[in-house]
Amino acid sequence: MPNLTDYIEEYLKKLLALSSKHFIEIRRRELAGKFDCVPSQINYVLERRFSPERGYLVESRRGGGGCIRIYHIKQEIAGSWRGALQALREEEFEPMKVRQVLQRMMDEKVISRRESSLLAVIIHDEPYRLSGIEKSDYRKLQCRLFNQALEELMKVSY
Amino acid sequence: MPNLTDYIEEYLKKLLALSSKHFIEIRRRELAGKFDCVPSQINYVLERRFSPERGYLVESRRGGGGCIRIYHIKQEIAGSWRGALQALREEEFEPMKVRQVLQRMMDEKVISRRESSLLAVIIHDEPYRLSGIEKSDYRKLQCRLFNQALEELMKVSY
DNA sequence: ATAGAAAGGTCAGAGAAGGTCAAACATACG
DNA sequence: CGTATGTTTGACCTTCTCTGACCTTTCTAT
Repeated sequence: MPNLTDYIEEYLKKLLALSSKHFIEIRRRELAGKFDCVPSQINYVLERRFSPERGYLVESRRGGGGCIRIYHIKQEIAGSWRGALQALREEEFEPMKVRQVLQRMMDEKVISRRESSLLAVIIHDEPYRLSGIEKSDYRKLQCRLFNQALEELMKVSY
Repeated sequence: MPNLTDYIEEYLKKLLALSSKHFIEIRRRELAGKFDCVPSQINYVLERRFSPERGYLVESRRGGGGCIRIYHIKQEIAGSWRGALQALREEEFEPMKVRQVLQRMMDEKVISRRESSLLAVIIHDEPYRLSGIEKSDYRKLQCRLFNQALEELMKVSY
């Protein structure tokens, strides 16, 4: 018994399949109108069904003439190092371990040396200490920034 | 879906590309007439799309016979780095401007799209807000992290 | 000199997108 | 049942664009 989210997902995927490019552009309002729902429903669909984990990338622009662009990116990177990253979520976020993972990702050519350097900056304590933040506080922040950065890398794999 | 601002931007860039010099001259009124809009719209376009952060320089003369001159500044790589760093130190560290610099660095192929995404993570406010840090405090931290990251990029050539 | 015309500049506010979040509702599963 | 997970809605927010009223500078004719 498909629900609204399913219908919208199906519709968008059909559009993507028909598109000659590897992306489509939609107007949130318009699409919401087409399916007779509130606009934020569209965001929900995008979040659930067009996530980076599923191989999609969504960009948008606000303001007059704004729109939402959905890319379909083929992702073969998949699992291997994803497992390693799982370990870095939350509780056990420790710069030492993270650096090891970075090294490994470089070895496996999943990220470049420059990218690794950028990621390393995020987990370097000094800037946070200089800003007078407590260690336990900035660890969480580092973890957030780091994971966000990884997400970006996974999205922009083309 | 392009809007008026996009069209005017495109038009001006085309003029620049066609020009034998590295600048073009326009009449604000005239251009506004061509695109059937109010003259101040032109100022808006110049501010948003032809900012120094994006590598453009705009000069103008008022009064009878006045006009607007738009330069496209192509710096060599080294210069563009220095410029970027300069603009982003301390006082004027504003995410909006930084994003424009990032766009420019991508345009000039000084950084890759992936690197740009990583740098963008650093200046995205959300993680900091979630960590309960005051805006004025995290701006400084963002500035430190960002500059550190740029330093790293300079070390490791592309 | 000086007044008026002919540029361009500034700024605030309206309007047009899309984003976020939490609460209500629905469904599936133990 | 009742709890967990997934969906739908609506109130409120942020960002980007566009307009118009009003200001400043420069040129030109007297």
